[in-house]
Amino acid sequence: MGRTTLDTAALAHDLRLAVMRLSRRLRSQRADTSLTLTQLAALSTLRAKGPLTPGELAAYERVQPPSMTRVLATLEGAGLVARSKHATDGRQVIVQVTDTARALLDDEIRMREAWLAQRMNELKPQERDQLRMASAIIERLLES
Amino acid sequence: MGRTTLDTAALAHDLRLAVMRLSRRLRSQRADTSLTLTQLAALSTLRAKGPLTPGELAAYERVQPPSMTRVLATLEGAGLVARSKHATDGRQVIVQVTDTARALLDDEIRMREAWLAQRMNELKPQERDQLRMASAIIERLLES
DNA sequence: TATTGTTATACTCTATAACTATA
DNA sequence: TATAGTTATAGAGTATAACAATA
Repeated sequence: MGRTTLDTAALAHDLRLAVMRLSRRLRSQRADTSLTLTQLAALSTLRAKGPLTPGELAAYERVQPPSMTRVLATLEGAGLVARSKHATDGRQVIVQVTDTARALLDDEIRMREAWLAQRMNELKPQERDQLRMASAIIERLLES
Repeated sequence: MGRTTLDTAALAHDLRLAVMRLSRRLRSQRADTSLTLTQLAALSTLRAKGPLTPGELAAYERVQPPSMTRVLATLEGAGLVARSKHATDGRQVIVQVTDTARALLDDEIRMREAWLAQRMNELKPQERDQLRMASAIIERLLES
């Protein structure tokens, strides 16, 4: 096993632990919000990508379809997403964020991300750039 | 709100979604291993940091103490961690990985991280460096 | 009284398997 | 037969509140 392979394994190890810890920290940031982190993530993605089928949204969020069904049922019950029929394929469904959701979303996101944004502000601009690049690399990683 | 503040908010947003998706992807990498991702993370940290109290380990992993109690009970039942008494404070407990755990850990980690390490190998060296730096920045972020 | 850890309990998140409807 | 989505069910992950033991 060469040097690069060893380094890569060590990097995978460190990144795994860091990502798990950050995601736990973010999830615990629960106060003052009415949406869970999972619900907020689905709404954020749906707003960013536009109307999607449940299957497409599940693929973006890296969960199995039944998991997304449940998230969407809760969000629909709260009036935050609306379902409509697919134009040509009767099996498929289109979901999109409602005006109610649009009105709530910025505030919810700000409250949820307050801690993280505060920490970001304390970083050097160069460090923020590094996180920005890393974020893009991770998204690309997930697509392959 | 200035430009930097806006950029920071957007970065927090992107990083949150990327981290959540990657941690879901890692968690779903469940096949062929006997340890869950949470158990493996606790063991990895315990091996890296050396003997710790349950409270210290919970703090590193960003979970509440009762959550760690449960993880440790499972690991102790499997013979992977051992408890001992604190030298001077009867309230505290010291936990450490066993020889059995040391023998298993490398294989478990390799299986768990196979997907991630494979993706890492496909990146350019410069991109790996960026992830390495980002990983360190995230760990520092969590300490503050 | 304060701190460390645990027990009791419950909710969130996510998965697999089986089913329904449509293609 | 194959695909999209849902229902049923279960297990993993984590939290809060209350308790016991020790400081």
